[in-house]
Amino acid sequence: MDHKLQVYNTLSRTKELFQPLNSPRVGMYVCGPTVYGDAHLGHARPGITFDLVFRYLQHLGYKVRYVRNITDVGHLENDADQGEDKIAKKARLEQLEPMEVAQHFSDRYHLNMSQLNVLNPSIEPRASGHIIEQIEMIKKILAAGFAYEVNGSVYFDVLSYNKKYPYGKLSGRVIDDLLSNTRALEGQEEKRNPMDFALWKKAQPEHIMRWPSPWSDGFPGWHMECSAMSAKYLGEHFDIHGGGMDLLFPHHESEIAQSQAANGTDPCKYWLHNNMITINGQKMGKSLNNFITLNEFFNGQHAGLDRAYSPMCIRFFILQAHYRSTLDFSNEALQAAEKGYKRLMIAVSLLNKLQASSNTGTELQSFLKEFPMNSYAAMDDDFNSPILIAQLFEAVKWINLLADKKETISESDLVEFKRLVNVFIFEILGLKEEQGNENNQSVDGLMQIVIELRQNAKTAKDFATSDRIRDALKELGILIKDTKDGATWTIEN
RNA sequence: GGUUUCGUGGCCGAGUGGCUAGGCACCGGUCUGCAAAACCGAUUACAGCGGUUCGAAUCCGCUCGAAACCUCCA
Repeated sequence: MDHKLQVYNTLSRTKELFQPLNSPRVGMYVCGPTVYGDAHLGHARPGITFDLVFRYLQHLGYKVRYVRNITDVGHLENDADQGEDKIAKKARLEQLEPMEVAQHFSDRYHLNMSQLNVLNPSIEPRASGHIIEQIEMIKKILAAGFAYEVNGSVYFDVLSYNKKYPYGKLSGRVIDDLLSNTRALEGQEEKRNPMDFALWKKAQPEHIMRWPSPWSDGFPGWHMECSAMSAKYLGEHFDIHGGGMDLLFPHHESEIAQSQAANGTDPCKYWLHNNMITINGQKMGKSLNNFITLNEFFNGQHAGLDRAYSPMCIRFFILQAHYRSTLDFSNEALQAAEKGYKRLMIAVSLLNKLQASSNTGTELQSFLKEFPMNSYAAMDDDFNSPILIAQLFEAVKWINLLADKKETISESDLVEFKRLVNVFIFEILGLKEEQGNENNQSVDGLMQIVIELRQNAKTAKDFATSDRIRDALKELGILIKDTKDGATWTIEN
């Protein structure tokens, strides 16, 4: 591992050399979804971003334990249903058990992630399965004097914590500003201070999801689950904590406070945050009601979509932007990404059919030398996938020249070229081929007959017939391309 | 109002002091019976103003504009 991997740490707001606490082992925790609705395009961003991180760290030889939680309790709603849990609300509306709702949407989330070729995390803990751990941690925070109990609820005491540790160091917030700017919300009269946050909430009678605790029958607060579960599976101090930028405050800030208060240590060394996906310049999200679900992208059934977009098109679209940049959605941008993705995939299949020559052209030689260097340099620079993709398009150019027999490559260079392209495209970027029915044997045989008949017509200069065959196939979504070695066909999705 | 960011060509999107990113679209050429694809070439840029510098998209200041967070949110 002679790589100098730099990662942007939100805590220091700089790129830092990545040095695991216990190399070659790496512990990574990422905030997963709250399962009360279908995953939308915004959910694909952290899924794919941290999949890229997971894949690249593993490629470099690290033994990564990747923990991504499922939030199936907690997260209070702050609208009319004050005090009622999102999962419970949805359940009551649909006359389902809360756990039934959580199961339903986590199954659908898993399907979407698998469609996007996102690898499963090593451990996927559920908040509801770790109530005991959360209660134990709250006890520790109380014992340390950084929390107080009121009427069966427990709140984190931000002011007393701030006397010993800096509250706000992750998000750059200052206590005094928070004090003067925190909005007065209803139902907060139990708190000593508006910025205090709940560690445990006593359940109201109508609240279905509840567990016994030393303080009341209730449920854990907003931020407890991630603190408790990351500590359980990765230790009290681990390497990487990831999530969306919108979780920076208060969620991650509070996680730091909870871990510091309970365990006397920062939970992790590196904080990584992916940026938002925007639509017309605005964040795509539930609260703005401008989101498009992944299923809608895959089947095209949404008013904002010109047509369906495949999972790999979405994945490629996301990887073409750096994970810390906002990424603006539009049909035009998605279609551009799709074309680029297909061009890349066509080149891969051409590469696998290339014939080697006795030697490699000199310019290609120097490219083959720079290609891995530049590609690794891009990934080592805070997972810069757009630069890696630009490198891959350079490779595409050479592959096409080779396929056109305008350039030559030796057997050993060809083997290495194939290996590198496969490593970067499939192993690291996690793209995959999305073929139609090209691999179906009977369809393939049928197409050979059609192509042969068309070739006969062409040889007889009966272009009316040959064009008719080509046009009719195009109507069916099958594209014919004439090359020097005969015609080929592909299915357009 | 506070905190954190951002403003790059027709669209998306890299790039942090001198060295053409890349993709998509458009135009010209090569190839082709014609297409498509591919290859070659051309074109469109760094919000505005000022400053630092031999030199700034890149650093500094101001102005204008946008976003996220400050309340659940990926």
